[in-house]
Amino acid sequence: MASRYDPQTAEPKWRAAWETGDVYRAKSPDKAGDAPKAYILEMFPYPSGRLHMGHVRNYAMGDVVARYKRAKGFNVLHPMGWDAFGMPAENAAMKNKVHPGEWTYKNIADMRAQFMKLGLSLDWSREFATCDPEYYGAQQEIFLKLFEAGLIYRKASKVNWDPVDQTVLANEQVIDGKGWRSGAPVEQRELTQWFFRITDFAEELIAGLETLERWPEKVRTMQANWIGRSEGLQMRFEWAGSAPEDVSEGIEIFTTRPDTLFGASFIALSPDHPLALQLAEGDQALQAFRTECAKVGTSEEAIEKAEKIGFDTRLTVKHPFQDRDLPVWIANFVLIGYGTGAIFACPAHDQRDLDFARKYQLPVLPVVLPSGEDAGSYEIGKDAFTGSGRLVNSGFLDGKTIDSAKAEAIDRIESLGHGHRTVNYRLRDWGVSRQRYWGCPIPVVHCPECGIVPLPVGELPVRLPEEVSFDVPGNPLERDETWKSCVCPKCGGEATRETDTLDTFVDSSWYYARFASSENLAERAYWLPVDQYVGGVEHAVLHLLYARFIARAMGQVGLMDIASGEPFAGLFTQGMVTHETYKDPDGNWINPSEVNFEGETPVHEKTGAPIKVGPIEKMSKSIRNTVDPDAMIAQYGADVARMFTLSDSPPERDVEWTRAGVDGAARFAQRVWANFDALPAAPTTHAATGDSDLRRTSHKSVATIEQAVDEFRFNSAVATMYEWTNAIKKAAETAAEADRVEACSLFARCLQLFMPHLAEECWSRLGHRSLIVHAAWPKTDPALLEDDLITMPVQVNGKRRSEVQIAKEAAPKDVEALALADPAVSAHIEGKTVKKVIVVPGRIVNIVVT
RNA sequence: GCGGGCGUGGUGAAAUUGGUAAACACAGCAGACUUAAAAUCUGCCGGUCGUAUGGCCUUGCCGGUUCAAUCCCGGCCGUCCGCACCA
Repeated sequence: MASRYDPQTAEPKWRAAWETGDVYRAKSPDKAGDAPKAYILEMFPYPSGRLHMGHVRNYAMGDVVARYKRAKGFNVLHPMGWDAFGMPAENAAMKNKVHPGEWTYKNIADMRAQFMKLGLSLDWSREFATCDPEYYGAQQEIFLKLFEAGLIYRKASKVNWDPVDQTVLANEQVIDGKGWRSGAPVEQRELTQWFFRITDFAEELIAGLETLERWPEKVRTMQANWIGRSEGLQMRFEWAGSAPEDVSEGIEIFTTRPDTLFGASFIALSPDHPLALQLAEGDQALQAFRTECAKVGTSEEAIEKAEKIGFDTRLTVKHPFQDRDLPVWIANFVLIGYGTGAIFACPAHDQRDLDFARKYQLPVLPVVLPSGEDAGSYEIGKDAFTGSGRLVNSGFLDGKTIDSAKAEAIDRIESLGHGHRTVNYRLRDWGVSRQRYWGCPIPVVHCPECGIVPLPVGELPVRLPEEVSFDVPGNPLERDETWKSCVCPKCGGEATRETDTLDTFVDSSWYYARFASSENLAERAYWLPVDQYVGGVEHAVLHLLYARFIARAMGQVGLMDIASGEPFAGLFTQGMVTHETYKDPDGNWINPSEVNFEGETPVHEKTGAPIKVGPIEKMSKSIRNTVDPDAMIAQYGADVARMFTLSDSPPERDVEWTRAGVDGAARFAQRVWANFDALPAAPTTHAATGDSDLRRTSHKSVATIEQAVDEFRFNSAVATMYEWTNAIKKAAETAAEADRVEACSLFARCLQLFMPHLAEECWSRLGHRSLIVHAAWPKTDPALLEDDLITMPVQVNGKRRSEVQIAKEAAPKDVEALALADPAVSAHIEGKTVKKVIVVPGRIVNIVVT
C-alpha cells in the first residue's frame, strides 16, 4: 500500500535532528582544515514581526547556495540577524504605548520562530540585533575611530527634512522629492549635522565597480550613475570694469564643455551661491527673487514644470579668450550642491541655457557645427545642439573636434592661470544624523569649554535611556535632561550628550563583518568578503553603496581587512513575489484567503459579494494581496512553499504566487516520495554498474542541476528535477534495482538544496543512518554523461527534414553520406543540385541545394 | 531628457548564447479507476491545411549578415526599472 508523505510530521522531526546535531555551525578557521570558506549571506531582515513571502524566496535562494557549497566541501558561514533600529518601533511606541525595545525584541522572537519553521541551514549561534548594546557599542567604537581619522565631520547645511518622521534624510533616501519611508514631501532645513566623508572614496567606489564581475550589470550602472563622475574644467572668471571690491576675486565655475567657451553668453549663479547671499543683503529685489526660488518644490513634477527664472546682478566678468564681457545672472536652475554652484552658459549647446537665454533675450552663439551644415547659415532654433561636430567661431579652436577642443581649451586656461582640469562627482557626503530615539547614539559630548569631545572607548556603549516617552513629537533624547547631562571627558566640566542618533543604514553597512566575528579581526579577515550576497534590488544604491564605503573606511583605520576592498564579491538581486489583487463592490481590498473561487465567478467567502480580480502586484499589506507563509507552511509544509518560490520564474524576475502553482509543487513532493516508496523495504546496497538509460539520465541530471545552480538558474534546476522524477517513475518497472537505488540516491542529494526535509526523509528511506546534510555532492560518471550513439537533425536549406542516428565519433564524411541516404532527405533533394553539405560534429547537418 | 533591462503558446517559462523553437510546469480537453466526488494515472495540447504520413507559417515589427538567427548588426514599436535642471 503506497504511503503519502506528510510534511506535518516529517518536517519538525528533521528540524529537531538538525538542531540536535548542530549541523549548520560554521567551523572556526583553525578547525576548517583544507576546506575552503564560503560566506553566504542574505540581506538581514527588519523585524517587523511577520514573515512574508518575499522573505521566503530571498532566504530560500541563499539556502540553496549555502547547502550546495556545504555539500561541495566548503566551510560555510550562513548567519542570521536583525536590522532592528528604525522608525516603525517608534511609531508602534506612539500608537500602543509600548517601549520600542520591547516591541522590537518581541517581534524578533516571533519572526525567529517563523524562520525556524522554514528549515533554513542557518548558523544561529552568531545571531544579533543591531539594537543590542553590544552591537551598537561596537558601532560607536567604529564611529570614534573614523572620527579620529577625519572621516566624520560636522557642518551646518541645508538638509532634507521629513516633516512626518520629523527627521533628516540622506540624499539617497529622498525618492522623487519624498521621504523614502513616510512618502511625505521633503522640506529643506538648515541644520548642523554629522557627515561621513563618502566623497573621499568616490574615485575608489567608481573604480571598484569594475572589479565586481559577479554583480548584476544593472546595479553597477546604478551606482556609477549615482556617484556621477564627470571630468571637466574648473576656472575663474575675473571681474570686468569696476569690480565690487568687497566681494570675491571672481567667479569660480565648473564645466564639462570648455570647448564651448567661445559661445559663452552669460554667467549664472545658484540662488544659494555665497555671492548671491552677499548681494542680497542690500537688495530687496534680490531677496524677493531668492524667496521665489525657494518656493519651488523638489519633486520631479515641480522641477519639470518650474519655469526658469533669473535675476540680473548688473555685474560683468571678462571672457578669458576674447575682449568681451559677460553679464552675471542669478538663475534658479543652477544647483548649489554641484560643482561650484556657478556656471558659464553656452545657450547654443545646452538646452537649459538656451531656454533661459531666449526668455531674457541673451545672445545665442553657435560654436559647434554639425557636419553638413554651413557655418554662414547655421542657426539655433528651439533646440540646443548637443551632438558632435567641428568648432567654429572659436578662434584657436576652429576646425577641431569637440574632444580635442576640450583638451586645448583646458590647456590654454591652465597656462593663463585661470583654472585647472578637475573631476567632479555627483555624490555628496553622507549625512548620518537622525533626530530619533531608536537608533545608535553618537558617542560625543558637547562641552561649553572644549566644544565637541569624543567619548573615550572605555565609556562605551553609550546606552539609550530606558525611560522614554513619545507623547510629544520630535526626538525624546532631546527632552531627556537626565540622560543628556554628563561630564566632559576632557575638562571634567558639565557637558551634554549628542542627541542625534545614527542613520540605520550605518547599522547595516558593517553587520556582515560582525557576523564573521564579533571581535576577532583575523577571523573577520578569514571570512570576508561575503562570497555570495542575496537581496532585493531596491538596495542597489543605498545599502550597497554605504557598505562598500564603510568597508573601505574601516579598512583604513584597521578594523577590516579585505584585499579587494569590496565587502560583497558576488551579488544576486532577486525578484519580488507578486499576487493577483481583489476588490469587493465597495472598492475595499480583499485578501486572497477571503475569496472563494469555487463558483463560476469569485465571491467573498463570508458575505458572498462578487469579487473583482485586479492586476498582479507585489505582495503588500496596503493592497492586502499577501499570502501568509505560516498558513502555507501549515497547509503544505515549508519545502513546498520554498520550492514554489524557486520553481516558476527565473530568480531575478518576479514570481506570481498562485494557488495552482503551489498545488503543483505539493504534487511534485508526493511524486518524489512515491518513487522512493516504490523501492523494496530494504533497498539493495550493491552499487550500480554498467550502462542503462536510467543511469545516463540520472548522471546527466546531476550535471545539469549542478551547472544551473552554479549559474543561479534555480528554475531550470527545478525543471530538471521534475523531468528526472518522471524518468525514475517510468523506469520503475524496467530498470535494475541497483540503478533505481542509485537514481534515488543521487536525486535525494540534489533535492536537498530545495526541499531539505523531504530529502532527509528520502535519504532515510534508502537506509542511511546519517543525515543528508552531511552527504557530499554526488560525483558523476563521465562515461555516462556522453552518449555513444547520438541523434543528429538533418536540415535541407536550413529546414529540419529528418534526423539520423550515428556514432558520436563518426567522421563528418560518414555523417554526410548517411544524411544524404536518408529517405526523408532524398525526397527533398531529388532533382536538385547539392551545392554544399555542412556537418557540425555532434550538432547538426545542413544540406544546401539549389 | 540620460542610463539599463525586457518582448517566445491560453499562462509562468526553456533553448548547452549561432545549430531540431516551445523542455518542465500551470490552465484546458479527452479517457481510465470510482455508485459518485476527491486523489491518482494515461493521452492530447503554438497556428493552419489534412483522416493521416506530412506540408506551410510562427520567438513584438521591418530590414541585414549567415549554409543556419529567439541569439549577431541596423532601424522602428511597446513595456518595465533607475536617475534626473548634475552644467
